[in-house]
Amino acid sequence: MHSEDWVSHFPGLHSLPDDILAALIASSRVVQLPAGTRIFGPGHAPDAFILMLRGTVRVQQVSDTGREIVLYRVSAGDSCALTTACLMGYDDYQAEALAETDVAAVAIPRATFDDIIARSPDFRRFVFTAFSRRVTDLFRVIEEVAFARIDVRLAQRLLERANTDGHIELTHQQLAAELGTAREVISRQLNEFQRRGWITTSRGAIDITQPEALRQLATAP
Amino acid sequence: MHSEDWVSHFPGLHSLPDDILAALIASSRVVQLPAGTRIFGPGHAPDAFILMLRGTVRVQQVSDTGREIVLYRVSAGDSCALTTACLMGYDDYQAEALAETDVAAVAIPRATFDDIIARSPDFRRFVFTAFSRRVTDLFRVIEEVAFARIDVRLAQRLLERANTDGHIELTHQQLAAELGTAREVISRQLNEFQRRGWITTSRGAIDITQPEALRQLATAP
DNA sequence: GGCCGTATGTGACCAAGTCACAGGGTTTGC
DNA sequence: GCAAACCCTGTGACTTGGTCACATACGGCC
Repeated sequence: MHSEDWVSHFPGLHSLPDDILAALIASSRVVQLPAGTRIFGPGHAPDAFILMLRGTVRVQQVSDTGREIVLYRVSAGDSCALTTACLMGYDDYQAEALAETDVAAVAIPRATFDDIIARSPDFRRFVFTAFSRRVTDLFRVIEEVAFARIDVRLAQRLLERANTDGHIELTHQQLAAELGTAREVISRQLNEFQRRGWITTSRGAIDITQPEALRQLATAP
Repeated sequence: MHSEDWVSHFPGLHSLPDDILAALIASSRVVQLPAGTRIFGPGHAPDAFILMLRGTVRVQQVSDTGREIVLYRVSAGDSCALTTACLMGYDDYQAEALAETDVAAVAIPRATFDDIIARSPDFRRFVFTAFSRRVTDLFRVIEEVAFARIDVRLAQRLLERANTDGHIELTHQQLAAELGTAREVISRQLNEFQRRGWITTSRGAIDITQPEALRQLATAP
């Protein structure tokens, strides 16, 4: 891929004037990271604005008791809005980001980012729209953790993370970390789903056999 | 108060060049709102960037079952960062904001805001720092809701919302809405605190008699 | 005083998280 | 090929937190 090709991944950037686009391309670079890389964490503020080209990054929080919860995912075409916040606010993260797959991303240095924010209304809109989406995500997480039943949340998550065949390669522990709960809770819920014939389970994987039943639970009042 | 006096409330704005300050002051206006005003809510995106001069605004989320949780408060000297996000991202809020007291605030129209963001690095820094703080707050809320015990959270909140005499004028229902839990849970915890001699309760109010004990619980591992 | 709306108390029950531990697969190293 | 180590899953007993259904109790206000 030529270095300037990545712009085509971000519709929000097409309308930028040529000179700004040129500045963006000239000073940014494409980085490749292997799956499992810790991209940032508490005390490790990033120094660049990130645009994802390929792969997914998981942003999660870890409690002192070792329990985890996934806050959101950043995938191709997204920017990491929290990076943006902390980049600009010069604040440290409370969360950590991990590459779930091999990742390719554009890194725009802080100075360039600030410069382009100043020069382009469209770039501002692009950044703040992404930001706004993330904040909405965080609100949804709070609402679900505070108010939603665990069976409903698990059903949602299973549907979300299944491939088109209804296959999910996650352990109970990993699902617990998605939802911020304990492994035993997931095991019991999955047993219940299986007892009802909605899924089948095997070591490290789950297959959805009745997606409709799960969907109905997931959208229950 | 003269219209330009409010700038002194925001140290982050002092360093702005005179022409930018003048633009800010010229196009913004000071608004007064009585306690109880609903400032924004789902479907009611605000149309201005808000700087708080006096009073407090509570930003909360309401579940469909009627339970509530406080996300954060905006008080004098703060900006409403979420307003900022949604203002710039042109997105709707999922939460609502209520004036807890009589409120005075500066409203900066969207166009002016965008203009000044473009012109002033210091203003950008001011806005994004505020934003960053809010995001950190949201992370803390998620962590607490997902992982912290309710007695610890209640102790924290009691200390937070007590005046210097250790007096708190909140009903059990209101405390439940602060923490996103049920009224009965708060009642039982308060009874337990009272049984231990840490607080005394009366209708609609609580007095802390042993702040140290509460503090110890609030900072427990 | 009697009424009414709101605040609080309580017991029974259900949902979810914790703890301790038991097996069963898989992988690793020999 | 085998054993040890590790990870994944199952399970029972228990604690904590949330729900439901009421019962009181308090504070204004006629």
